[in-house]
Amino acid sequence: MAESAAKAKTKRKDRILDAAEALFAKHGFEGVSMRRVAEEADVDLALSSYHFGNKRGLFDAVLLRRAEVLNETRLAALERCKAEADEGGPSVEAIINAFLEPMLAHGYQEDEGWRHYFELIAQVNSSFEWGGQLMTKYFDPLVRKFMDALKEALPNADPADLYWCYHFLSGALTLTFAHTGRIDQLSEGVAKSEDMVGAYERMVPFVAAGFRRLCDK
Amino acid sequence: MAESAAKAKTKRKDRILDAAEALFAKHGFEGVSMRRVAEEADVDLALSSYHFGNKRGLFDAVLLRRAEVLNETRLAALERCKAEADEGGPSVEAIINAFLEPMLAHGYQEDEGWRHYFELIAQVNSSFEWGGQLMTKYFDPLVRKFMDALKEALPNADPADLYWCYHFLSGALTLTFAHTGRIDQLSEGVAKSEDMVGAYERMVPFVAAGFRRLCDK
DNA sequence: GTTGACTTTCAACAATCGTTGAAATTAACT
DNA sequence: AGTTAATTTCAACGATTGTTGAAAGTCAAC
Repeated sequence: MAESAAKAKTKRKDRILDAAEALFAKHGFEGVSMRRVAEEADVDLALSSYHFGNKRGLFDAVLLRRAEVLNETRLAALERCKAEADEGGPSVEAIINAFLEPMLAHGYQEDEGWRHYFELIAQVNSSFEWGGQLMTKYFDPLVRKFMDALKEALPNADPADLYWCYHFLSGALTLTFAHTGRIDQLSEGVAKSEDMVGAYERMVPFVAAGFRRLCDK
Repeated sequence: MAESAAKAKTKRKDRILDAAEALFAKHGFEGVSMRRVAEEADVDLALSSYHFGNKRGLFDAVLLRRAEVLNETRLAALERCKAEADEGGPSVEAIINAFLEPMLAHGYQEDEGWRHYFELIAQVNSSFEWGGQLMTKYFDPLVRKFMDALKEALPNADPADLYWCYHFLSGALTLTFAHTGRIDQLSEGVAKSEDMVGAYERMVPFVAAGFRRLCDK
């Protein structure tokens, strides 16, 4: 009763997105069938096709839903760090922080939806067939604004160095949020992949130091 | 004629591995059918199952084949950098270099097999269902030796910091070799994903600076 | 040249896949 | 209450999936 009431509370369309998000995150696009999504969402098989056209449309809708939210939050964080900066502009550390901190802000610890989403993004980012196109489409317009801020913070940087540094950041970031559990096994429990706050607090100085080494001339 | 002669030169079992490697790299495990592999390898459908048991066995064989080679080359590079070091032991930069340089050494520019392999590894590394298990199985025994060397180079480091730093390195590394083309689009051609030498030359100081910032106390 | 082990082919299995047209139900609005 | 539009269900389509048993072929050793 409690479960079916909870399921009935949210609309079917959102239930489909939630179920697809979780399943795509775990098994990838091709590893999930429309029937499995429908089953998990407690919905008829044909309904996903009705709402999203086809499987690919469903996949895109899953990606887009939280991309819009994350982009807005990141933009606000960037504006805020600019406003709080001295006349010299925000530091590299502050800019990196504005990029990373919003990923933890969305109730990450409680909301498993966001966790699934970041796991999915990690897969998409390093996927040959989607990494270039989809990440560019959904995230790079905003990333460019962060790159502009970094160019001001590191005015003597070679642009190619800056882009490579962002690429390294992107790889470190998405793998960390992929939650594969590898670091738990490698470190034998010394470092825990669930400790996203610890990862975040280390990633900011790690990445900023890399930017400075290559781009602070 | 020339093509079929070239195909006939290599044994069928290797042709299957090559074809599977290329296809898995592009479309992932679930995105490739046994029929597509057989077609690409110019081989009967049932032959892959005969040699490797089933689809999963084929996947594992693809991963294992070059993992053994890469692990040996990396181990040799680590030993060499230890031998060439002062009495204080090798620097962080030298150790990172010994980890990265072998990925370029295997005729990377010419041999598309290695390119496909690294694209596949990138996907596996950030995949939820395989990242933890398979990467640990195939690579972490050797990674531990690199971690030991890093502990000597950074004797005052907190172990948890060290493991997180390696995790960031792993993410940056695999995304770079994933070859998704995203950096080309983001940078509008200023940075090129084909330029693996340029990426390597930047990644060593970037990562080493991060290690030093967090672990050099 | 006959044996025996290994390799390759062929044909087919049951299961699952994404998609869709038509019917049934619900919602919205006058 | 009556009409229209949006949503949901049902049933089924043809195509593709991984796997396998049995037959055919290949090769080396004696």
